[in-house]
Amino acid sequence: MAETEPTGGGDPARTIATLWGRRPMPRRGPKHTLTTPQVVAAAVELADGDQDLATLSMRRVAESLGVGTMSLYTYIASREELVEVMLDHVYAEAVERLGPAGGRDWADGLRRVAEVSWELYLRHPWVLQVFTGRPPLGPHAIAKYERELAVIDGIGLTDVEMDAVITLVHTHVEGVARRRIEADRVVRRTGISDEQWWERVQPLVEEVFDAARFPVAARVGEAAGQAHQAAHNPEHAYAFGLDRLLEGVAALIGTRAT
Amino acid sequence: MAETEPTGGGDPARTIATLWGRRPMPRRGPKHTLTTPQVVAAAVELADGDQDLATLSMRRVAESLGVGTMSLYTYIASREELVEVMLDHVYAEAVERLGPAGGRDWADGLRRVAEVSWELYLRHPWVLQVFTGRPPLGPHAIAKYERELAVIDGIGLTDVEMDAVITLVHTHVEGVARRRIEADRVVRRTGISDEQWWERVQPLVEEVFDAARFPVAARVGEAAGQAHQAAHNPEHAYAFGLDRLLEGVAALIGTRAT
DNA sequence: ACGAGACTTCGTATGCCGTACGGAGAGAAT
DNA sequence: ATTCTCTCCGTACGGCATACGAAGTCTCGT
Repeated sequence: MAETEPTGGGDPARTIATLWGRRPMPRRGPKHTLTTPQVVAAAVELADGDQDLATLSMRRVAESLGVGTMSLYTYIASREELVEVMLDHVYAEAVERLGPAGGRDWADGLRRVAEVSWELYLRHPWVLQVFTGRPPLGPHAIAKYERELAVIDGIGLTDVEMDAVITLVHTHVEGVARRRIEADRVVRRTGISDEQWWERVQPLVEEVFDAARFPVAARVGEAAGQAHQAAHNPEHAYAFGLDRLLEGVAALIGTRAT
Repeated sequence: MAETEPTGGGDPARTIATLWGRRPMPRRGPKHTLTTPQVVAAAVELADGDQDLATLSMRRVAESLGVGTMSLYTYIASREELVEVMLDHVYAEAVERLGPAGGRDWADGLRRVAEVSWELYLRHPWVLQVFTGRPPLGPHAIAKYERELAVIDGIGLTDVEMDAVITLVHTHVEGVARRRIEADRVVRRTGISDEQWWERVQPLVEEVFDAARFPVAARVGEAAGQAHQAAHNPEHAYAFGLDRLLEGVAALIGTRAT
């Protein structure tokens, strides 16, 4: 299993200042050997390498930068704040990939929004291990939101509906990506492939599973397993869900147009 | 922040045996002072109380049962296996609430499926902190799947589509519930309400946020904030998303009917 | 020119965590 | 009665975030 980590705990003022690079440089004292962005970049690199946030420790970040562990606390308030700033750091990639608004119809635009997030999660799986209790108000998070909204601006939705549609797309992509990533992670962690796992588990399940008690599950599980070559196929879930969802949005826009 | 925990690491055979209560009772040695279900129930109670998996430690579970920490390992292989069995334990509630199949049309049925999961997550928020790398093959997980599928059986969808629709509903509910729960958690953890947080953060954001650079985000964020009395309204996201999603499924069924 | 004081760096220590190991003693099988 | 298997659990190890405070460095006011 993997567990999630909370954010939003530290002093909000300090975190926002850090996010926007507005922490005042002290006028006295020894020279800094590092900068906050350097610390954040080092942490992101480690997390990307491990594809995991649980193994990202302050000690390891400090080690990778060649400084003492406690020196990090000069640049960030806590591990929690570090993670929050790491998040905004990688959102910059999404902003760039979304590009400036215009040129597409809303459905293609939403597909692009979904795709950009999907790819971000695959590149930085640890992002999905972060629970942001409060909206992360970093510069790139806001820029990302702006470009996403621009895609569905002026097509007849109310402002509140626009926000809801973007949230809906994100909820879907996040959920599916989470399953995709966790499936990868378990294979890497255990060294057991899906096939090997199923080979080992199938006889035990057969001993215990009563197909008469679960007729529909038996039939559908079998069919889905055959079709996907696995218990779950995230790419299929991604595409299928996005299609349904866009049809639902189209229906909503239809009622507005009339 | 909160981080997620992995499952699926231990010996799958042992875990499945534990899930189905099929671990052979030893023929020799002293009497057991506990049973596996007792350990699991105690752990669930602690996790429910904390609303958090991170603070659930083997030491605390043992303490609450009045035994030594290491004694727990007689009943479960590891903390990881414990969490997996805890999951199946609470799925029993969902099975009961879903009830036997029949009586509803598919859309009401899917709404009920969503509602049951939603309520489960609110009652046991720690469930959303678990990443199940492999499908959890416990008895109640399977029974739950069976009753969910029954809701959309025989309405013209293929078996693979049925699986995809159930997955889609779950992805949505899970994602929205996760945000709802994390919002609760951050308030409890920090003792700062949404209003207090916004009061403290707003002046800082205004100093740094350039409405000219983010015109759509400024407009929509304002409107959504007004409408929801918060940065995010999970109940609204839940209902809005589910409506879109069911319309998308209806469209799919429509193409099948013709 | 120099001392005050602000600042960075980081060693040490505290209190958590999961769990490996092995000893003591219970109980069943022989 | 002996042997062997099993439970219970004390102890110990290596990990974690971070509080605290000492030591050294640099700026600024005088």
